Amino acid sequence: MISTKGRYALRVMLDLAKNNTGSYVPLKDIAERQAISKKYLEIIVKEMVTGGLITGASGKGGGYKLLRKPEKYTVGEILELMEGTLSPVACLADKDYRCDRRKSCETLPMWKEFDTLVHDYFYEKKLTDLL
Amino acid sequence: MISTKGRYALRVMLDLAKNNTGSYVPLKDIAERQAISKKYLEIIVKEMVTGGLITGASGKGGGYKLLRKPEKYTVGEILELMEGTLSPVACLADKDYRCDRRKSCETLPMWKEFDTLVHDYFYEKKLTDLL
DNA sequence: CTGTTTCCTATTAATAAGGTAGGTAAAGCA
DNA sequence: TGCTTTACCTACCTTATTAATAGGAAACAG
Repeated sequence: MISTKGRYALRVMLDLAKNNTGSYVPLKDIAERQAISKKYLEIIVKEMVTGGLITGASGKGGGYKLLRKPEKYTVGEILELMEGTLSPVACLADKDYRCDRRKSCETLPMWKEFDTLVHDYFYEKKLTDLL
Repeated sequence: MISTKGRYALRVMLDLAKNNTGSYVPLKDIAERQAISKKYLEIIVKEMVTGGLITGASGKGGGYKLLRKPEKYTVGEILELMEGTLSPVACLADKDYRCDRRKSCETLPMWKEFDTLVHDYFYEKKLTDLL
């Protein structure tokens, strides 16, 4: 299940893509348009900044803006940044995960196949495909 | 992310499929083979009984067994029973979910498409496909 | 130097995840 | 009848996550 963090981040990205004039868009405006608590969005956009999706500027005339052209973003990278992983099971999400049953696990091949399906779906989907 | 409930239930089903002799399989044996806490499995198999996947019998010679032939079970129904839903977002998981933005939501079509992808993947996968 | 806006730290309430503990009821067997 | 095996039932517990809220400090423009 994708949490609000991932879903809100996607909506922020879409909002920025639609207001992609080159100048900064204040979070206040985004929060109002999207009807999401500005305070909560602060946490989310901060992660988006440190994750390299967007950039922010303080002070008057400040706000947030995209770092790349909208078509250069995939839904997958946005969701994966916010959710931590898109993997369906812990043993695939964390590459250091230890599991004694790994060699003989009858369910692992299915989880791997599904993981690939999910990954491909979201990484082939561009931000602009949603507009 | 699929929780241990769903993953363990799947492994119990596979264990029962492999020991599908017609007689009941004690949970103790399943727990030992699968190296899962019997106490925790009790909770899980109880839900599987009430959910109509398996049946249980008390007393000596008791245990659990499948209600159908192994090839008649889909991975999807097992996971959906344990997880509650396979939907990626709340607005699709709960059909009574109210959302003002539904008509204009730019992300909803993607979630719907993804939901179908996930649903189809797991419901086309039979229990016997994993053996 | 004032208003705007991001950036930072802390706190919180509710829920779910992943169990553990201890007992009751049912069934077969001697 | 009583013992053993097994499911079934109720309650509790710990930790982490989710989805926020609160209050202020720092940066920047005019």
